[in-house]
Amino acid sequence: MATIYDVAKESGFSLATVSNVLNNGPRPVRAETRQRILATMQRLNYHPSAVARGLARQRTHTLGVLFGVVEPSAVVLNAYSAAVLQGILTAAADDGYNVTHYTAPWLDAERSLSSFRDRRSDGLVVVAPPTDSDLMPALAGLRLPLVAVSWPSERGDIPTVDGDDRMGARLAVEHLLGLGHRRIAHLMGHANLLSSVTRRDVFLEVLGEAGIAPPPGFILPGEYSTEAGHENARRLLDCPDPPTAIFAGNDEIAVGVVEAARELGVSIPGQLSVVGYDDRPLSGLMSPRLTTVRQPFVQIGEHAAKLLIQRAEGEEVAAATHLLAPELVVRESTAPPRTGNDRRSR
Amino acid sequence: MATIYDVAKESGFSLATVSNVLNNGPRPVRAETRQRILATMQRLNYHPSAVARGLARQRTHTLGVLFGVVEPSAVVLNAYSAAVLQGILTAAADDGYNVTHYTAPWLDAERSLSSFRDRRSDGLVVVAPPTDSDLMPALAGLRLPLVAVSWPSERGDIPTVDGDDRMGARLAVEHLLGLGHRRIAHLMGHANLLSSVTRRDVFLEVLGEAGIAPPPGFILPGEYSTEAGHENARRLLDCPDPPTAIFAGNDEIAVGVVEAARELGVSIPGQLSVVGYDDRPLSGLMSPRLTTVRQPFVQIGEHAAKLLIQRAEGEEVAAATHLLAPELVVRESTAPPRTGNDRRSR
DNA sequence: CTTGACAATCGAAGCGCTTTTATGATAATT
DNA sequence: AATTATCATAAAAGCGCTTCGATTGTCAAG
Repeated sequence: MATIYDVAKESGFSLATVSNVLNNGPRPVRAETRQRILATMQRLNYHPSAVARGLARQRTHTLGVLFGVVEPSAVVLNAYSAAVLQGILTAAADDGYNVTHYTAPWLDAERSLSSFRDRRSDGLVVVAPPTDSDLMPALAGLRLPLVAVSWPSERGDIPTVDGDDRMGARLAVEHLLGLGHRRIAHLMGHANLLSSVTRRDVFLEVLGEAGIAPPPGFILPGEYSTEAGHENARRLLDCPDPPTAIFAGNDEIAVGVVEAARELGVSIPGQLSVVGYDDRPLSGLMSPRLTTVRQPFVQIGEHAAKLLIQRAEGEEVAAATHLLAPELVVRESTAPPRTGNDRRSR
Repeated sequence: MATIYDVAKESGFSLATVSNVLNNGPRPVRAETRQRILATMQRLNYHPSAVARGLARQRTHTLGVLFGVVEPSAVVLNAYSAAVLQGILTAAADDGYNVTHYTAPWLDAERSLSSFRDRRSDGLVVVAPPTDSDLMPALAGLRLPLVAVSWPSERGDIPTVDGDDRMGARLAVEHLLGLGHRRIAHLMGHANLLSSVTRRDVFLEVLGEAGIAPPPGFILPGEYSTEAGHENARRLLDCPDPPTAIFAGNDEIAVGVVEAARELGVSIPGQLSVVGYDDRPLSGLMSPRLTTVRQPFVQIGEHAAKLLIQRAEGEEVAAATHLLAPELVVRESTAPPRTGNDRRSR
């Protein structure tokens, strides 16, 4: 396997000149010399070693990707992480970076840190790290450029990219208000997730602006799952004065709501409007097709990678939280409430 | 940033001993020495450089992944490549390998080869490379361990992993025969793809075994798209003596068939049975839920990665084609044909 | 006591490249 | 002819690690 030494010897030029040709600079090189050297490289079937180069330059032109929460065995099949990864790959490709997927398990800082700080990549995108792990602070303490995706960085020492939940929740609730709904309920995700709490807070806020205070029991804690949505929706729809619209914490919950409504003979959107959150791939295909807030997952990945590349190339990047705008996708699960007092009966 | 030199100096031991501790051997080390060195590492916050190690050892413990055909901007969102990638990641994780995703564009051999033969990874999995490119032969000519996924390797110089199309097509056609169908049509994918041709050949073969020769016009060339399926299905269903079942070249085509049938008022599976191929995520959710042949994409990725790791670790791997068994998923788009001669009328 | 065997450690070369410094040669410009 | 640019060189250090032959110390066997 030919090395740069071989090229130098064979072409008759010095190591320094060959290296200079290889990197297009910084010194000027006569055109003929360049030709001769390039020809020799071809002849010897020479390809430079990124590893040796990485060692010498202390830059590998590679981005590291680390998935936190999601099961390692389902990283890519999961729609969320697949989209984020897609964005990262796209942005990396644009700037000529490769992407290394770290497969080491996410344990505690002591055992996992070495795997990730191996200088193999110029920086790390950490996607959805566990909030209760000591690994993020430990990573942040390294010299390694770091960007997080979906990380409630209260300490603000790590640049973070995420969807703008405040804006998204506002879009959803204002959509329902705009249709004329007044009795609107909210099914939350798990109360220890920042996103759940934010969406709930904005829900209350926007209703408040419209002069509406939801009755007790119209905000139900739960989790981001179809089962939880189903159960909570049944409870809600079974009460004497049910809501005319439900803002579901995410699409999974919304699916549960739709199921519950079907079981109880409540028509959607005739008797009940439902808004989800995320716009999972299936949401546009279910029946009725779900009105939802589309999260810009691909863009989140792209943005995170771009930030990381900036950092890796020496630019200062503020450790701010970058929130990307979601988009309301209006489909068929929402409609104006039935006029007047014609409460549905079953 | 601490290096192994710092650890050696601080701990008072030699470089060689520190390295030996770092790698657990091969030389014996006194327990106390090991302790002292490990403690020093901790104190200095030392983490070894995978790059330097890679240079010294000429092994990086990293697998490279290269996607051929699929648009680079949609590598992961595409269900096929996502599943394969998933499998690769899983297998790599099992053996402690990281995975580097090469983002360089797939051009001709001359311009792209260097990007991929940069010694950054111990081997390459190439997924669905273009059949008309000179890059695969060029890659094969390198010293680099190479495994292909979905590569019609007539030359047989590269280990290849793929779904067993012969078996899958047989499953599909025998399923239809088993239900009692005799008038079965086949809508092919593009005739220059190996998979299309294989599925067609097996279709004929299996029918032949049952003593059936499909009438002319019952095998329609096309491509793996909903549009092509739609168009061909209309043509087929409009003829005086239409088939009672269609074996679609893949699920996309099958969707086109379902659409066409709906438009023409042909009920599925009452008047027409449809079998797809691939089992895309949506196929289980459409209406009617599609009977189809599930390709083992995740396993294909896993198998490819395992083969590659074997090669990278010095084992000989025959340059054979490894075909993984698909699985027939029976859902609601197939049923026995209407008995007797009660041809449907519209 | 020797001697050999073994355990524990060291020294130094090597992996393939970049980069810097000092220096020289050639060609183009006054 | 002197000055300046331009192109190339050699030599050497450095990147952070591995690896192997050599060396030292220790102890049981002879």
